[in-house]
Amino acid sequence: MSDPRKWVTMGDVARAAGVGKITVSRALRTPAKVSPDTLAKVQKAVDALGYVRDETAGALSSQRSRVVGALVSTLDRPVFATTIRGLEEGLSAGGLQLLLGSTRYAPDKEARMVSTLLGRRPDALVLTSTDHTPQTRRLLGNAGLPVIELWELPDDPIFAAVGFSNRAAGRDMTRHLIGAGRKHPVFLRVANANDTRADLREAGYCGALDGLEPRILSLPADDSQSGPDFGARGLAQALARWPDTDAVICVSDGLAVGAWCEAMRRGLNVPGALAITGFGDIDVAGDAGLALTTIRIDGEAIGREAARLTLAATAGEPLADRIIDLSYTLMRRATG
Amino acid sequence: MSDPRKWVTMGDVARAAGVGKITVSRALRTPAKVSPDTLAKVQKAVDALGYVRDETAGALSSQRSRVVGALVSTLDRPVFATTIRGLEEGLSAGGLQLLLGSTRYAPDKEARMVSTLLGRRPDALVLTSTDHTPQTRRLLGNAGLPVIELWELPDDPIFAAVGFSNRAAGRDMTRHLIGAGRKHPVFLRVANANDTRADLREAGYCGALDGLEPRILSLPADDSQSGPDFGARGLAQALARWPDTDAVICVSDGLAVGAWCEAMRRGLNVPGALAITGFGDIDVAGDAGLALTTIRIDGEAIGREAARLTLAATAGEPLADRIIDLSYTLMRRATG
DNA sequence: CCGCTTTATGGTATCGATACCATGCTTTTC
DNA sequence: GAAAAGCATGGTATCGATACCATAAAGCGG
Repeated sequence: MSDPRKWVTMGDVARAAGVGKITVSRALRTPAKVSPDTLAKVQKAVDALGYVRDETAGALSSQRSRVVGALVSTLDRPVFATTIRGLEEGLSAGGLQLLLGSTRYAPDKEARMVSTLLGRRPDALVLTSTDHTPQTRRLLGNAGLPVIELWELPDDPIFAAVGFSNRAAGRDMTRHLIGAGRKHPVFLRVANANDTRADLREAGYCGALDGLEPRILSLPADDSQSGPDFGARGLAQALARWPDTDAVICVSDGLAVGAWCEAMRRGLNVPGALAITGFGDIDVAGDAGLALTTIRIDGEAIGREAARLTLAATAGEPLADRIIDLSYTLMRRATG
Repeated sequence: MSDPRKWVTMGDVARAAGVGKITVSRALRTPAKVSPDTLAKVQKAVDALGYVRDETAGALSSQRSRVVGALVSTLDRPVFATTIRGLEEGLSAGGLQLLLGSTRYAPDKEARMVSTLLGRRPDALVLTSTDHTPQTRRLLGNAGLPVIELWELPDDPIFAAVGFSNRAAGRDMTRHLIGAGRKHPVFLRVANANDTRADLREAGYCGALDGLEPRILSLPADDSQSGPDFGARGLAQALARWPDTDAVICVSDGLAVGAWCEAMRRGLNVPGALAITGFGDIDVAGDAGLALTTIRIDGEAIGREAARLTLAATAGEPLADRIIDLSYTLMRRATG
């Protein structure tokens, strides 16, 4: 970089190929509109010079950046990572690129990041979050571009949304356990002020209790601890507080793994004496792993679907649905 | 987007503030060079109009995009996700943005993705991979920008590298087990043609055997299977082939989890009869979880360090070191 | 009070691609 | 056979910010 080598420009290619530079532009962008003859000449010149089109210049003049901004709450959780993977693959197949930012569950950071992303004039925005600050909403409104919200489904999406209902998932899991004869299910979570998804799962749990006593154990958030740490500690506290606990509904698989291990250490019979369930279906939850009963959420499918919507929207196609519910699957395995 | 609302431009802000647009540019980019008076006027106009600077235009004229392209092999593995997190946070603190692409371990896709990323004229490139196709090398060479390679440390980095030695890690883990009295350690991996990291760990294993019989079980890759699936199947095959196996060195924690679970199902005494180790130290491997003996790699630190190097390089500072070895830690826990 | 530097600001050209319009040429149609 | 339509190509203006140079005013030492 101390040697700011000049990039080869379209003009250079045009000269080498003996055509106008607009023809080069067309040859690369819309090859169908150029005769096979010229196309070959241009292609040869491109290869010879090692030309790579400057998309920033293209974005400026065409007012289409071919970039999609994505904002995730966190990259820690594997489910988000798989969503990003599905999104990235879907978009790159359609010639779009992914510009990534993360908010770490901080609403003020969200507004700042949205602003930063908008600075790149993206063709669309993907947000893995549903509740936004008024400032964020104002920014998004002014920008007037397609915004795809992921994971939780809002009643009134800004533009479109892909996901499932966390409340319904929490409710179904709770009903499943009660239906299996559990009398004292505990809901175990981490107290993260801005994790609406956890709030909704909790609400689903509460709504399904059907007269049973609500037992919610919410551990104070702490960045230095991992899911299993919280899960192990949470189970210990739950048993201390409610000795007759016979089921633990963990807000995530990470917690469930910790709870399961703690139960093993205590010699508890799972699922005989204690059922343990998670959310997410991370890979260690599978049958070859801990065989954890959990709610499976297909993060990759959410990402792919978001990519599909984005491509359609940027191509100007009308949307069939503004809300796409991909639902979830209750994976009944060995722990409950 | 059917309503392509006009973006507010710097000219609009300048008019509203009653100054020249160049002054607006300075007020936003280098506030120190503008009088407090004008700064306030500009700030007010920016807020009133909801102005967001067009970075694509800025990139074109300044020839600095403030974007860093990153290419990862896969986003599946949690360790990469934490690296990306560290990188993203470090870069955004320095005013740089992350443009993400993934290769899925396919070298031809790597070359294509590098080309796509270069089209955005990034200020630097971060590659979570060390071996590149000649085509990729040519592209990178022509571009002449800082390239940071992550994870494995090459002998001769293109520009700079941050990581650790996978070979040494494989060697140390093997030595640890042999030192603890294991006589028949098996190396368990997935046969992925382009996963050099696995190859190097395997090489480390071979180098440390010190006369013991090398026992390598390489399962055919299969996208539909998860780490634990391979681990469980692998352990079963290893025991069938070499009944006297007393240790399994898994190439990743995911495999180790599956092997551990399979061992439990078979009622094997771990670590008494069988030691099981992994690589990566994912969160379920911790003490509150499976308490897996593993090699801890601080992915987030690698990302942060890469961000630091990138910021220094784009600021034109000379590099103190071209190779930064962050090493790893052997986490001796309950399984070996 | 004069030249000198420093500070704050503005004007204009420029980055590299694409939009838009124009041009010749060939092909189709009644 | 003339008008209309289609095709391949090129010229020029333009997108929105910043680099570079110029200018005016203020500070300052002798």
